[in-house]
Parts: sequence; structure tokens; C-alpha cells
Amino acid sequence: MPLTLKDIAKIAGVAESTVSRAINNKPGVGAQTREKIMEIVREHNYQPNQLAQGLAKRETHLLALIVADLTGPGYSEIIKSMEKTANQAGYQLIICNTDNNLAKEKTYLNLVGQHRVDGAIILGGTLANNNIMKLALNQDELLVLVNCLAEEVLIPTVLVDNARGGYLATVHLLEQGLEKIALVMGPANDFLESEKLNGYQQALADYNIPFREQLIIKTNLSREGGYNAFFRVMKIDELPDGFFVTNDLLAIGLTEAIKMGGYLIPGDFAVVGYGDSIISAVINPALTVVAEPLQQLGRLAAEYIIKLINDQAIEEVIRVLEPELIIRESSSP
Amino acid sequence: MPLTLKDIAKIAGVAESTVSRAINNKPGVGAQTREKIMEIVREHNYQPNQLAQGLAKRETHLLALIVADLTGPGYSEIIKSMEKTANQAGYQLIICNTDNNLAKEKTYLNLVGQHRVDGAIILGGTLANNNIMKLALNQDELLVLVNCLAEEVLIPTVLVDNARGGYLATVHLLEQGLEKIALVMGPANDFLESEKLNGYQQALADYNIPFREQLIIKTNLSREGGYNAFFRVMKIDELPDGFFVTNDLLAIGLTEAIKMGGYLIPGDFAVVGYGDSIISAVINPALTVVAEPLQQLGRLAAEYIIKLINDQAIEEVIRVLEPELIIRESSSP
DNA sequence: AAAATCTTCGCAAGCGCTTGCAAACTTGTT
DNA sequence: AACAAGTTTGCAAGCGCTTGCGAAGATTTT
Repeated sequence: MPLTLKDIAKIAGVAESTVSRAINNKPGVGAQTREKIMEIVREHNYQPNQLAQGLAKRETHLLALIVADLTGPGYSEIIKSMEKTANQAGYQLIICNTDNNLAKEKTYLNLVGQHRVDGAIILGGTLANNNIMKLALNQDELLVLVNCLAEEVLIPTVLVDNARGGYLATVHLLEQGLEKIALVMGPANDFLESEKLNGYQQALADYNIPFREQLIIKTNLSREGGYNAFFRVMKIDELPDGFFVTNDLLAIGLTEAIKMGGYLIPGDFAVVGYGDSIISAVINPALTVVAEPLQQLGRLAAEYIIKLINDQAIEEVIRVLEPELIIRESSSP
Repeated sequence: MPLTLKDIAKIAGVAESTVSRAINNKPGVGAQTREKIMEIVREHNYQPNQLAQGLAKRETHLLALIVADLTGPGYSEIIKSMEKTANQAGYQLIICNTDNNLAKEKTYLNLVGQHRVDGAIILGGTLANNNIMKLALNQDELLVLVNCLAEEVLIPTVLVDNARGGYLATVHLLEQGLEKIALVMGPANDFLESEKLNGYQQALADYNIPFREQLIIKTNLSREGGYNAFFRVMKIDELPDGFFVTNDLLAIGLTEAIKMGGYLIPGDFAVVGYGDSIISAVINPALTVVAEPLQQLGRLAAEYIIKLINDQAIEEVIRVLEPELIIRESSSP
């Protein structure tokens, strides 16, 4: 059984309140009394019971990390840096994997409302927007969004400029002299995906290349999706000379299909992927990709939520991070 | 401000204790009283404050997931299934990434001792053994180990039979008629690695192939490690005809080196990897691997710790799961 | 040296819940 | 009709901590 405040007070020969004030660096304790108490605390390795502390102060120092699928691309990296930042500020992360299950989602979002956690971070994906909204409308629910965006309601968010990413990728291909660039993407109702499309279009416009609807292949974000996309594209009248693929799995499938078709990358088709997972680096040929600042994403999210909890101002409610182009073999001239 | 027990009691016109008993399905509440209370609870969507509940019952329904590096291979998969299982039993996982930092490790392990969490799961890696021991010696610290093993002290553990994995991989290569099988592995002081070596040796013995120390390449578990391993092996007098690689990253590096050297897989060298990450499937050629039952690992770990918490017996203190061989191109005849 | 001010400290209530115990109420038995 | 036995409910203490407020002590002021 761990020591309690009472025990420390008894040992030190002072009242519990004095010990409490000493430990929490609050005024109202004499210098030598404080030192004596701290000495005893150190000696006995006393650590206050967070439950009791939380109950009294109405805070848990817990953060809910709500994510549809923990195994998402780059998520471990993001989460790792999130945990680190949170931890340094004295917070712990609790995992809430929703599996895209509406009920679980709701339960988890409730954690905040029920004062079980001090705040929540929603990471990526298709978390039901109305759930979020309902939560957000309860004024004091603290919430930060990472790599996703809420509609109709303003919630502190940190995300990557996917339009910029799409732009970078497309421009890179255009700069290689390619003009018929196919875009293989996921469902366009996903904000992240549609932004990439925007960037793609912007790039074409800047280079005076006409946009051709045919070259946009929407499929599901999977390996098969990528695989099939290639054969779908091969059916159109004028073949593309380059591919911009918005997702890792898609890229894998696509490159497999290309090779299967007996074509060479980058000889016949240049390919640019999205997301600097290890996969894109080991695939053959190594993929040129738009890389997202994963660590920064995680760190900022943690910083944001902690600031919110402490009633500190946030610089930018929607913080947009710049992606970066990593050039490898799959797009060399 | 959420409703409290008191509020519900007032609405129902009964004492708090009655409400508490009704909610917790305890005896001593009349049927219609109970129903009436539950009705009100539902209607107001009341959820007890876990902090207060925890304080009174001395339990938090929190589990610490202690892991050296969250981004480890297959960990997201394990964690996902762990979270699911824990959650179904009413527990939440809190992330504790130690970064192999001894101080953090200690702090996190303390969470258990300080009654901040009801139990802890240590996942993989090189968590300092003496830390664990010290913790384990405190009788009532609840701890489960996943994919690692404690020395000198018996702690409930669930892990994969790596010796079996090594055996399967090696036998598979032997069955292809290969006789000079190199083993590329991580540091042998890692129990997981040394077990694979044991399996390898056992397989050789069963097939009457002499063990040759030269063919064992110990390196660090990284891509470069794998890359360099190949060139180290090429210096020995008699070249191998097959490789058993104990790790994903290692396998990537090794295959790169092999291709770089102008050799073919599986033509010149057959390769078998370990751990069925997506990487092994997308690499060229697709890797034959020993796959670990990741989901089961996570689920069992959660089940174990929850059983411990509830003072239930555990079938086997050390639960060993069977790996499985997935045959792909890299080892075809 | 007494009064006024500041500092240091302890008392006690409260955070929201659980639980042992006794009071009140049922029901069954003779 | 009276009592035993069982059931249902409420009282109150306690989990370990924080914090407002007043008491005591130390320090300064006139």
C-alpha cells in the first residue's frame, strides 16, 4: 500500500494541507518547513494518488487519443511523438480505437464530457462528423483534430497541407516533361483526398496543361484499388505518362500492376506516391513521395490540447504543416 | 457539469447507496426500485465518475501499455487487438513509450505500484530486466509480458515460439534442397533472437547438416545491418545458398544487397524472413516469412492481465503461440 | 511596548463514489 | 395475532487529496 499524504504529514509533524501546499509549490509554506517536507517526500518516494488528486481538482491528466484505426499509415510515428510531448507536460494518452464504429466513437467522445479525461485528440479518418459537432457544441469539451477536418464547426486542428502536397507531386512530374498525369486517389468525399486533387489541378493550371477528367481514377484505398486503377486507366484513349498516387497501399498495387503489364518505372510511367512510409522506400523502384511531417503533427496536437486545457491561447486554430517532396527513383527522367 | 450519483438519488427519491447498488448490479435493491433507478439513469445518460469510483474501490480500470518503441514491427496490430479486448472488459489502455530510457521505464512501472493503473503490460524489447524484477517482487504488482521474457522471476507471459519459427524457416529451406543456409540475426543477447538461432540449429541437426559458425551473421536490427550482412557473408570461403533473416528491416537490406550484387532471388539465394509485415509482401520478390499471430498475442495479453486483476487463474503462466510459415516467391525452388 | 500587518499553518468541508451496519418494512410461521 | 426470518433501504464513514478561512506566530510600525 503506497504512502498517503496523511502519512507524510504525520512523519513531518505538520498538517496534511501544509504537505499538499508544499508539494504543489503553492505559497503559504515557510521555506524550511517546505524543505523538510520535500526531503521526506523524496526519501519515501511519495507520489500523490492521482485519483484523489483528480477528484479534488477535477482533472485527470489523461488525454484520449481517438483514432479510427490504430494501424493507419504513419500513425505510430505520430502517436509516439504525441505521447512524448504529452508526457513531458505530465499527461498520459489513453488509446481509443473506434474501428469506425459509431457507438464506440460516441462512448469515447463521452470520456471528455464525463470528466474522465481532460481532453481528446482525434486522429485522422472518417470520424462521424455529427458526433464531433455535438461534442464541440458542449462548450467546455476540449478537442483537437489531427489530419482531419470538422465541418460547420471550428475546432483546433493540425493538418498537412494536402493541396500543397498534391501540387508538389504534380509539378515534379510536370517538370520532368510529362503532360499526361493520372491521379489515382481514394474517395473524393474524404477531405484529405479532395485537397490533393485540388493541388493537382492547380499545378496543371499553372503549367497550362488541360485538366482531363478521364485521368482521375477514384478507387478505394487499398492495394487492390491501386492494382485495378492501372488497368482502368489503360482503357482510355490516350495513355498517361505519369502517375500521382495519393496513398501507400494504392501505390503498391499500382506499381505491381504496372510491372505486371510489362512496363517499366520510371521508363514507361513515372510514379509519385504520398506518405513516406518505409514501404515507399523499399519498394522497387524506390518511390518518390510527398512526405508528411509526422512527428511535428503529433507534437503540435499534444501541445494544442494541453494549451486548451490550461486556457492558453493557440496561435492558429487551424495549423497547416508543409509537406515535403522526397525524390527517389520512380520519377527520375 | 455531469450529473452525480446524488443527483440521480434525488430524482429517484432514494438514497445514494441504493442508486449505487442498483447501478452496480448488487443485491439488496428491490426489483421495481432498481428498474425505476435504471430508467432514470438511462434517461439522463448518467455515467458514474470513474475517478470517484476508483478512489472508493481502489481501482482505476486503466492498464499501462509499456513499450520501448511504439513503432516496432507489428506492434500496432498487437495493440489494436489488445485495446479491443481490454475495452470489452471495461478497461482502457494508456500508452507508455519508454524509448528505452531507464528513468521513463521506472516511472511507468511505478504507475502500477502507485495504484494509478490496475495492471501493466510490457510489450517486447529490451526493457531493463532488473526493473521488472524489482517490480515483480512487490507481490501485488500485476504485470504481463508480451513477446519478451523476464529472467530469474516468473511473470505471466505470452510470446511466440521463436525457436519453432526458426525451425520452420530453416526446414523450409532445407526442404528446397538447400544445405548452406546463412542466418542473419540481431544481437544474440536478445532472447527472441537467440531462440530463432536455436530453432535453426535444431533444424540442421534434424536434417544432419553440420552447423557452421561462419554462416551466422549477427548484426544490428536495421536495414543497413541486413545490407552489410550480405557482403560479410560473401567473404567466407563457401557461399551460402539460402538465407534465413530474423527481421523485416534486415530482410529489406539483405535483399537490396543481393540484388545490388547482381544475384537473383530465389535463383541464386532463397530468402525467408520473419514477421509478416506488409513490407515482406510488397518487396520484390515477395518474401516467404514466418508469421506471428499478432492479434492473438494482443488479445491474450489483455485477457491475462484482466484475469490477474480479477484474481482469476491463468491457464499457463507462460503461454507460447505457434508461428506459421507463409510461403511466397523468395523461396520457391 | 502595544497595535497593525504579514506570514505560516491547521481545521474542516468537500470532490463523487462505495459499503458495513442498523433501521424499517415484508413475508411466512405457529 | 405475535414473532422469527428475510428483504429492502438509508445513514454515515471513508477513499486521498485540495482549499477557503480563521488562528497563531513572526515581523514591522508608531
